[in-house]
Order: sequence, then C-alpha cells, then structure tokens
Amino acid sequence: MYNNIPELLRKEAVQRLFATNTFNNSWIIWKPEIQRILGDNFDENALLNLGDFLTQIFRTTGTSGRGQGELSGGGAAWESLICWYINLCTVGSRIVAVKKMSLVPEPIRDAITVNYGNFGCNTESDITILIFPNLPEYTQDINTLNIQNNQNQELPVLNRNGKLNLNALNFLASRDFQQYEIGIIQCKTNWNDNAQIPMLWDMIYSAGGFRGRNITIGKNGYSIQNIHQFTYSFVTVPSNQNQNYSSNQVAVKRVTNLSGGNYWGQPTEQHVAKSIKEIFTNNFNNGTSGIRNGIRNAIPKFNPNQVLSYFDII
DNA sequence: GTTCGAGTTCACATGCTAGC
DNA sequence: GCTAGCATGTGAACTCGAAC
Repeated sequence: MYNNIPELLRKEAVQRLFATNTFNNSWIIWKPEIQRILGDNFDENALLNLGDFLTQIFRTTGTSGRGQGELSGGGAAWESLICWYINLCTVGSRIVAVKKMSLVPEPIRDAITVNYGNFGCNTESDITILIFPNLPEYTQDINTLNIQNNQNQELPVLNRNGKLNLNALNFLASRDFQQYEIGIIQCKTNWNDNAQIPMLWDMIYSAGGFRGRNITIGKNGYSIQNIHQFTYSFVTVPSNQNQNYSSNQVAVKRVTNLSGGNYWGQPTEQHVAKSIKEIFTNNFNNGTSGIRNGIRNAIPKFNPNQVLSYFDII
C-alpha cells in the first residue's frame, strides 16, 4: 500500500526536509511540542487538527529580538513544517507535497514557468502539490508495474540507489499530463509585507500571462491551461507582532481571492484566514477518497521501524 | 565518470523610518 | 494609524573546476 509511486516520492520529499540543518535543529524542539499536543493514543482527528497548532509549534523555536541567524532559516523552517504536515495528512493518497523543485517532474516544472520575454522566471513555488491521476501506475505496487517509454524500452521505477527514478516519473508526467492537478503554495512567515507577492503571481497565473507584453506561462508545450486543475495558495504563520487582523485590512484583502485560498497555522477566523487543515477539502479533494481514512490506516505505520517511521512523529 | 570542495547566487524576516 | 520600502547576515541550492 505504501510502495507505489506517490508514496516513494513522499518519502523522498520528507527525508530531504530532515536532511537540512534548519529543519533538523527545529525538529528537536518541535517534536516534543507536537507529541504534547497530540497526547497518547492520538487518532486521525488529532493529527488533522495539528493544523490549528502549527503557528504555536513554529513559535517554540522563535527568539526575542532579531537574530540574523534565525532570520534566514525562519522561512525555510516554516515551509518545511507545512510540507511535513501536508504529507503527513495525505499519506496513502495520490497527493504529495514537494519542497524541492528538483523532485518535481520536468513537465510540471515547465508548465508553471512564467516567461518574461526570453527569460524563464523562477516560478515562486515554495511548495508544489502534485495530485497524481487515478491510474494504475500511481496506485499499484511498483513491483507490479512495467513502464515502457515511447520506444518500448522499460523504465525502471527505482534507480540503482533504490530511490524513485525521476526519469520514469518525467515520462509518466508527460504521458498523463492533462490528468494531473497542481497546487502551488506560497509560504511566508510574516503577512503584512509579503501579501503582494502571492497576489501578483496569482494574477499572472489566473490571467494565463499577458501576451501583449510578451509574458507567457509554460514551455516545451506544457501549460497549466491544459491540466485538470491548478490552484495557488498562501500559507502564513503570521509572525507579525501584536497584530489583530480584520477583513478590511489591505494585507487580508490582497490574498482573499487567491485561486487556492489563504491559510494560517491556527484555527479558522471568518473572512480573515482558514486553518491550513481546510486546504485538503478546498483544493485537493480529487486526490483522496477520504483524508481521515488515509490517516487512520497510516497511524500504526508511524511507529519506529515501520514503513512510515520517516515522519519521526513517534 | 564520479566525487569533492570552493565560490556564487538567491531567498529569507524583522525593526525601523518616511510618507500619507 | 496604516502602509511601503529599506538594510541586514545566513542557510541552502547551485555551478564549476580539480582530483581521482
């Protein structure tokens, strides 16, 4: 059940989070706090509701004043925590969150590239959500798969290191491109200064570019216009001090109409921001037959030496 | 062809000031 | 009171050449 292509990609994505010093150092503090919030014998609801506490968890690693050391790592740590949480809640589904662009299949990377004249801009994707098609190649055990390219040559699912062969993934993404769904998540720890960034990128993606100004989206024949669904979301802590947000504030208005919505790591506040736990039903519902069922089945596998122990939650 | 290390580039958030 | 914009040092990713 956890030996198919989406699960192999999820494992690689999460393991790469733990490979960075920023996340590893934070995790030493976050893990006991997460375990304290979950309590003993937690269930699927407790795990899903972690989304209401991610701000609280993130702030346990905050320091007073403004240390340059924390400054750089802060944003990366928040992205990593969101990526870890989304993968935790979508385990067993066809939804995978990837922080490293190098793990995103090339056709998907091409599709979300914004071209400014001859310059292929950075796609401004902090986290890329892949919702794989509901096809046997993405749901069956890899040992039962026989993937062949257009020249009838077999493409192994694993490379010689035992990890997911990205060439096979690139081929499948190209072949089934129109059945993929993509979600881009823009993560920012502070809200006020950075709300313009997701607002403007969402405008460009929603407009499909501005051909009169030679601004286009996609390359190599891949475009988000041709995939099944595309969403752009904003997820913030927020880290701004002593700030009471209301629906009339500019920072709130700027992200209100994003195609994927705006979220934060605390309980939903009407007309301001939703809890990150709502993103699954809002944007990624097609990738799962029930988010709670998936988590419930996975809980025993989070134990040490089990197949999902890489989440390091127990 | 592979691995390693040095150098380079980019993205990151807060506290503050200026302007309205 | 609200908003925009700036300066700042560090971590991670990336590039490239040297060594094997």
